[in-house]
Amino acid sequence: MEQLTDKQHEILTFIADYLRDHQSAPAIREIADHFGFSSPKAATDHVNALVRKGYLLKVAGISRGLRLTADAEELVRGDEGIPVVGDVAAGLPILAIEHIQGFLDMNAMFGNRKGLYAVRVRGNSMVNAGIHDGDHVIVRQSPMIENGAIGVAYVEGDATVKRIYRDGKSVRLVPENDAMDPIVIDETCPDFSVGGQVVGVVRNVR
Amino acid sequence: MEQLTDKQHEILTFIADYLRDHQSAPAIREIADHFGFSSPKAATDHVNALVRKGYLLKVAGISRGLRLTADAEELVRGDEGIPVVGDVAAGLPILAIEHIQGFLDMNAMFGNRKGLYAVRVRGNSMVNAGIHDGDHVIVRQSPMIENGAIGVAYVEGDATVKRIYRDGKSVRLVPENDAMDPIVIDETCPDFSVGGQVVGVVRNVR
DNA sequence: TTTTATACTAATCATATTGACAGTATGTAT
DNA sequence: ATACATACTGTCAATATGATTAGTATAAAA
Repeated sequence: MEQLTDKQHEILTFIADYLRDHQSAPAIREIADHFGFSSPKAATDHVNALVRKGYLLKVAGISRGLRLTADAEELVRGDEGIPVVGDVAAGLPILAIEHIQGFLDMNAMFGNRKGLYAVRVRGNSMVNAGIHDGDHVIVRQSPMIENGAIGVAYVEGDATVKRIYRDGKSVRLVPENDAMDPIVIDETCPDFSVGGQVVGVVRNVR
Repeated sequence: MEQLTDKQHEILTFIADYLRDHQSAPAIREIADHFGFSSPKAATDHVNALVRKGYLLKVAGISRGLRLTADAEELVRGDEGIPVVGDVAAGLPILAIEHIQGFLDMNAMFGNRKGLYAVRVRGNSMVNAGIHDGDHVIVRQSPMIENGAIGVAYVEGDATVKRIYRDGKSVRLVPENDAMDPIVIDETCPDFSVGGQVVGVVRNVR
């Protein structure tokens, strides 16, 4: 990747910030105004340099048609998620690229995001499964659920997270807590429904 | 929130999709072309209706100045993350807007993402804190850590997640597992360092 | 029955915006 | 010395775009 001058980097950053804040690229004259240029040509020259070096694209024929290339997004941002680092060899900084095994991207890690929702868990009925009071469980919305999987059940209007076992006639909602007992409900009960299967847990510590 | 007609919903969806795919709003004429209108006025009318009903904003004086309001973003549910739903009243579909309390956005929920990294946890030394084998812990990189907080320690090149207590002379790495004992290390040990404080846990179930 | 909202066609106007032309000046690599 | 990239000023034509005026038709609400 070709090196950018300080000025070009400034201008690329301005364009990226503008795109993030305005959901739209700046006009050439807005770039010129921002940097105090009295001619749009000055901004055009910088933009053309950035296009030539592979950091910008110009969508021809439309207003505000500047777009960042993937390289530019990498340079100015880093929206791939949170880096996952592996074992750390002595001496190397933790976030050195050598350690990065991938990225945690919540928009991808639980599969197709359509049909996912999250519920905040209240109570400690699932502590043995590592689900604590205040955690969010990620749920794939579906009345079908693997037998014995952890899911969200709606009983009389209340949402509850439990292991769900069905045998055709009755449903057992089994907590993962030694101090609590399973709940058994008739399958045909009108006040019962399954909201979906838990596919993830997210916790904000403290 | 005022109800949208089918046509208005279609047009709002088109605008939202266009914004996502092009990093820019469509021009009025592009909306008209997409729907086969022979006059831009038809698209203008729909857009004005959406503005009046609170789903769109027009940034005056610029090209491609259409923006989605928060309500519209909720309606078309773009990239804000996974919706968090609250209590569910009988009859209403789970993902109805009425239930949505917010969105889980990993890029925002742990604070400034700069300096965050994730480590996959091996072993069960922290099960009592709800951190299980295979979980990812989100770590805020810093050698400073609240006394007694859960953090990542590097001991002889290995990363380990423990509660970390320091008293100036020695460091105690305390597991959250009744079957395991604390490790005590001299503060001056050259093979020891703190990687950061755990601020979150993310688990992919099954 | 009258009004109001929806859903358009057709044509025109004003302005936002880009792109190009014609220069100047400075520093750097060959 | 002679290219060449950078870093600008100033102006103008062409086109992209939003906004408006004038009108048609349908259906629902007052």
